[in-house]
Amino acid sequence: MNIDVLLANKALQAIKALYNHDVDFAQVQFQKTKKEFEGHLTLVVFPFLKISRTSPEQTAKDIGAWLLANEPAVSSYNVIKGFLNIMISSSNWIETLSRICSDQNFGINKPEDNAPVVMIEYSSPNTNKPLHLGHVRNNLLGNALANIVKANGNRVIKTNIVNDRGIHICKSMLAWQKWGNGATPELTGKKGDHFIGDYYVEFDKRYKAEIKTLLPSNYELLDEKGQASALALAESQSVLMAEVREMLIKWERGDTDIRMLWEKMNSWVYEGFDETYKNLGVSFDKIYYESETYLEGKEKVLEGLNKGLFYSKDDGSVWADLTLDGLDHKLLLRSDGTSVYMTQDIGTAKMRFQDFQIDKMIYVVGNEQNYHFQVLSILLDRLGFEWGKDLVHFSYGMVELPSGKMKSREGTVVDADDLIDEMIATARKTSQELGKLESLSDSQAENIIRIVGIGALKYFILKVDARKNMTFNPQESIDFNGNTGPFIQYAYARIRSVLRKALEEGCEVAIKVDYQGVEISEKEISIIQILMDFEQVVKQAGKELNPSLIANYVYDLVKEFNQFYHDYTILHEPDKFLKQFRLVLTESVGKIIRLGMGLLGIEVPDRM
RNA sequence: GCCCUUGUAGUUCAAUGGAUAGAACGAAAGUUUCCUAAACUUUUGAUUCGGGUUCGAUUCCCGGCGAGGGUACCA
Repeated sequence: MNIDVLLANKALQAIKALYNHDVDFAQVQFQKTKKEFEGHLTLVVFPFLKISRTSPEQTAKDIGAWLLANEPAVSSYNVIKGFLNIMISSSNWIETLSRICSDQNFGINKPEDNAPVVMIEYSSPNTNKPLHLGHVRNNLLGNALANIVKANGNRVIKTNIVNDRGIHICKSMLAWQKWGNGATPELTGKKGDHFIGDYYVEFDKRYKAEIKTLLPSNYELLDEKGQASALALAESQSVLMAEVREMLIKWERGDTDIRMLWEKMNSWVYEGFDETYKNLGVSFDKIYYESETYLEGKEKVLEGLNKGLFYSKDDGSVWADLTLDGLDHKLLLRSDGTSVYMTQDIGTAKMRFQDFQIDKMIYVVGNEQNYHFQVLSILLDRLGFEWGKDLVHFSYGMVELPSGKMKSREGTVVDADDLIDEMIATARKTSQELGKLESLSDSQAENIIRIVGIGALKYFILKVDARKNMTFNPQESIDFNGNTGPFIQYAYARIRSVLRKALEEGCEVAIKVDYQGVEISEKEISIIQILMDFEQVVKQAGKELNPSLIANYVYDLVKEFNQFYHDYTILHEPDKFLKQFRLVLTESVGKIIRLGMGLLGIEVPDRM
């Protein structure tokens, strides 16, 4: 049992013994003592004043004295205002470290065979353009989340819904058909997803030009309302858009030529995506395609219509009335019978729960979809999916540029592949400048460079609270110093180096000398205390679905260890016990760094 | 208009209702005969405003101001 939990239980007993009163366990949570005070763990006694009927100081003193007398792990205590600071004995800390050291997967729970099944949907790209920084955030969060949920003892299914059909895909298809002249990724030497993306942009360019010709000559002079209706009119007259719509209808009818074109173009995109996914180190257990699920959704919507859950308008469109739930009316099928985003999600949900015994469903989707998932939850519930109400929308914030939001159609996106290349290039440049990898073979060095470059990117994104919007400045490259991935990786590399040297000396990493009565430093205790917390941090990250907790935790650990590494010697320590102890401490820190970073999907190198 | 999210040093990020609000970057100054200086040590500097609840509020509640997102045939 961890010392903080042990103390909390003892404190309960203390309060019972002193004041003959039972209090809630949650009220006696010990917290870490602030650096500027003497002690390891602190109990805030204010909540007990009503029970003790004395001053905060006296209450703290009474509890402190009782704990000192009745708990051998407590070596001393002091009281400042209403804060009871407890010191734990060195031997107890050393025992804690031994326990952490002996557990190869400290803090990580392996899922049992009958553990709950959690399905996590993430990535969910459209097949009309390459991935950008926003997708990167999604993928990294989804992947990290899957690791964390699994480490909390759940069975996890990682899934991806590929939006491989729809009006946006038809735009790329039409543009390629009209202006592609038979070009292919192979012929042009372009990555498939970028190749397709170019046609999407091309369509938009031509479409905008066409709209311009359709607007009235006095357009600029109209008021806002007038401009809007003029624009709507022009859009309805667009030949290009009419062709796209026709293409979508043909696609839905299963027109052979269109389907063949569609399959060919999507296969190019998938090749490109696979490469990006591989570079990001993300993967999926099961991939769904919208083209295979949207009909299920349509069916389900029509079923709901028959049951009177939904209603249709004169033009044939189908709607859900959500006003009783405090929301609006929601379109489920267009008047031409084609499906929308919502239709597809209903179908996908249905297929997933047919395929798997899912206990919990988590959707990793940006916060711009908050309303969508609120509605989806209600609709699934209405359609009789008992899990509908409980779906979790892991809603993360947008990645913004200093100039504002990224817009793919305006070309203000940070491309995922470019960014990855840039990060690796920076890592290469840095390690060349420092001359760190000269003794290694090219392939070894290149692998480390990749680990560092990708690590910097991943950590940069994952250390930020997922719910918040974050800013990325493309002008300033992502840092390699300070609170960064490479900072942590570097500490790990140094740890591995020390342990290699210890091994060469023939040192065994284990405490073999009697440690009773030995005193260790406050810095060392502080590190053990942080190591011990890993268990709780993993739990909390799982409970809150918050990978940034892990990232910030590992940073704190490394920061503390670096200070220790600077101020204390490990291999040159003459005292036999201390040397053994510090080696165990060092190895344990390395292990927790590796496990913690592993949860984030970040590799750590043995040298760098 | 209505709904949701958000506001912390110059910048990017932290802080289960707890003590003097932490880091990093930037700027300035230091540390290498010693386990990897991608490190370590100083200095600098912040809770949008006004109320309320509380022994105690960056945190919870109400209001103002600012930012972002959503709001019936884009996904």
